[in-house]
Amino acid sequence: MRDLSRASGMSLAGLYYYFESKERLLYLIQKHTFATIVRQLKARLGGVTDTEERIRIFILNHLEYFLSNQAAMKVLSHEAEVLKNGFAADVAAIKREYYKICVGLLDDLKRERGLQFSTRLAVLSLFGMMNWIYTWHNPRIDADAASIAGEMGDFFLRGVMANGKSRKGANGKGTTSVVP
Amino acid sequence: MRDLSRASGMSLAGLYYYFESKERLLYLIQKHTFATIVRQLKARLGGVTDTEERIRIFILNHLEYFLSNQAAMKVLSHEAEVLKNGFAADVAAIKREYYKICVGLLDDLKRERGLQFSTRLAVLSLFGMMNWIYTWHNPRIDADAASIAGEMGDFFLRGVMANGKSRKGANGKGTTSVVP
DNA sequence: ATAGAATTCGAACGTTCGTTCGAAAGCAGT
DNA sequence: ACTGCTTTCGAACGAACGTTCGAATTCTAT
Repeated sequence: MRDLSRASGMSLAGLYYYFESKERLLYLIQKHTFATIVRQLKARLGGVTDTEERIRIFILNHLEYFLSNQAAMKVLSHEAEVLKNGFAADVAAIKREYYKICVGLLDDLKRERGLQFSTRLAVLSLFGMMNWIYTWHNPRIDADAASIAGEMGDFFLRGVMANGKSRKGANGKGTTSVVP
Repeated sequence: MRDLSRASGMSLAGLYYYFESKERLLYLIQKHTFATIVRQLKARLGGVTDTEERIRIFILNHLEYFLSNQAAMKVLSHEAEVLKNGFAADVAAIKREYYKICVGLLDDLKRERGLQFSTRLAVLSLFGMMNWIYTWHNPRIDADAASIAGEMGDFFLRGVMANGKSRKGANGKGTTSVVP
């Protein structure tokens, strides 16, 4: 809170005139952030019908937001689970909606192309790939969001489309999706 | 430190008899953790020559360690960058060795099969997939490390082996690997 | 049994943190 | 100019944190 006070130019006590507690402020930031991502995603998906293209849009939207607000996302990733029960549920609902959109996209892909893989694992692997970027992306040596999204889209879509050979004894539990 | 005192049964002051500071304790834990992962990995890779199999071993080794020490890895992921310059360099060297092993495996794959992709992005995507698991893995509904490693290996290896169609304008900068 | 070293601990230190409070300052409408 | 509401702030409070210190306890070797 003292950092925010310094950065905003408002006194420490002044912050508490607008935000009743540090936790509620974090809640508002998280809610605004995830709601914005979901809103932008829906806008970009509107009208696009090709599933593969929709998945690429999902990745691009996610990476663009994460790289535009890299410092903020670093904080949000670290403070992801510190909200007390009252605040947490609300944010969790938005996160879940976002997660469900991704599940829907992958289920579409599976249905359309008769694929077989665990949607849950695929979604969480994709989120892992994308979210981890805040730990390594360096604007000086790494490409921009669009390029990275393209390459990650290649990796992920090729990885999920089963045309190569498989392993011995694949597919354990959880082909249908459960809680994130 | 008070949590550690309570959990270990030793008094708060007693801890400082063995560890001169909280930061040095964290440093020792990080060093031990990453050194153990690297040691186990090298032992498992010994004798295995098939590159694809070696990559699968890398993934399995990583996931097994992360899931066996899930709580610890959650802490380590969060405290990854808090070490002051003196301590940080030492741990960074081990991390870098680990990272380099993975880069080596993927470069082998690229050479053997004439593939073209950014090693850096592939490695960091793989680390993202694997590391993110500490945020979602639930022993009650998710499979064990071996199963997940198998599926992730499928995803990743298929994704990295270019046999499907590509996009318009792929491959930006960074085909050779730089700092993680 | 005893000396000396190694180990353990209660109590406190200084600092940082989230938060509160009363007073001051700014602003509106009359 | 005066009233009443909104906004801002310095100063402080209590709690939590990392750390220290001197005394007490335990261990080991003679």
